[in-house]
Amino acid sequence: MTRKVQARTLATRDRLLAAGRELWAEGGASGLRTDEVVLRAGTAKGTFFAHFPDRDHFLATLLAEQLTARVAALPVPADRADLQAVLAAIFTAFAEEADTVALLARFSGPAGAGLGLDLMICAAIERLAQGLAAMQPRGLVANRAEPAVLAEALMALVFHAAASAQCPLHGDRAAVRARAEALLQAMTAALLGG
Amino acid sequence: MTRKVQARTLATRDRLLAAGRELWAEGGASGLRTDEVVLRAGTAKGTFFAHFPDRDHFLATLLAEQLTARVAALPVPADRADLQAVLAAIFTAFAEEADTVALLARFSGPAGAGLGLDLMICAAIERLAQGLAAMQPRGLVANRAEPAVLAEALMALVFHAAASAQCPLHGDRAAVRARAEALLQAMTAALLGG
DNA sequence: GCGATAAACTGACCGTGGTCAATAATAAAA
DNA sequence: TTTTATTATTGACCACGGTCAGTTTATCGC
Repeated sequence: MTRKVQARTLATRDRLLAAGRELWAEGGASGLRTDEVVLRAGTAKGTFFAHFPDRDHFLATLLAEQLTARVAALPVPADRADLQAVLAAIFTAFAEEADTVALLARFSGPAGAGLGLDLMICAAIERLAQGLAAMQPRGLVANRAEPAVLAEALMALVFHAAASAQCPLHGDRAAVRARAEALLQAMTAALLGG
Repeated sequence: MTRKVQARTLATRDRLLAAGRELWAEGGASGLRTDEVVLRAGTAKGTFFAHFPDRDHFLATLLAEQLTARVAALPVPADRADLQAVLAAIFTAFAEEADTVALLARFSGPAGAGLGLDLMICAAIERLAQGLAAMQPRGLVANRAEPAVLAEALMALVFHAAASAQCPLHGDRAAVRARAEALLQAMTAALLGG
């Protein structure tokens, strides 16, 4: 017999996530300690792991929140310039932290079911596919493949570019990032023509 | 004044890597403990971290060995069937373990300079590009973009498919893998025609 | 050969992610 | 309300990656 979930359960979870949001903002994902999270949330450490299987699932949940909001704010691209801007925005979001790329690689697929990252990816693909479907009859896209497939391929290219933009500390971050963006643009052109 | 590197240094490094290879074969990357590595190698723990900045760099070095060998064994694809086979082989190698995907995401770019993963990726791209360059004039590839760019995009698609093939334990691995392979094939067709 | 100096190695120690048997709080049954 | 069953929480504890001051071993100039 399953009982209804207690109100305090959700409250505890929210306190943990709120503390996580604060700490992420203060020191990034890599600087987020579970000890600090439970301290701020006012719970015991065991409670944290009763709510989240491990630290990475917790981080992935927070990341899903952020990225979902950012993706929701993106327009459906109406032309190639729009499209490039949208892809650049997603690239920027993905490449922001090294942890972001790692978390996406691990949890954007079936392994992250229920965390929200997969839904966020789907939402982004959906948005791109809508734009592509409208652009194809106008001849703005050379490739006549299924919009959904093209959109998924575009996301793969963005992700690859974001991964290749990760650089060691003290490296020339700006240069590496610029190269990654150029790479993304070249691959996009190869896929869609133009 | 820099002195020449001592022979024992290389010997120690080799012993560590040999122990790592054994343990990887026995229990996979996720089951590899640094304590066990140094025990088998007959060194102190500090020695391990004098040779490798952290556990992940050690794993990436081992992974680079494996993947480089597997990539070197691949043929230059002569037609579309060949190409699909080569991509499937790379996909299989990438998707073998969840750690593989994570390590590639982190160390295949500038962050992994000197570990060999980046060179392995370059070698794979080079091989694909050679095949594509020969296939384009024969009309076997619809897309006329630069072979090098196409090859890099293909690697991005393979990586994306491998990442999306990661599934939670006790999930239906075969089904998830099959879906990922179908996805890869669809994206490849979208990029190259056919 | 013999110091002097740099490189390699050591292992006790620490920080932090993660566990689990015990306890408290809540919802359902009596 | 009181009792019972289930869920939520606790915090001492452990495992393991990573550090560093100190020691040993090699290479160099003489």
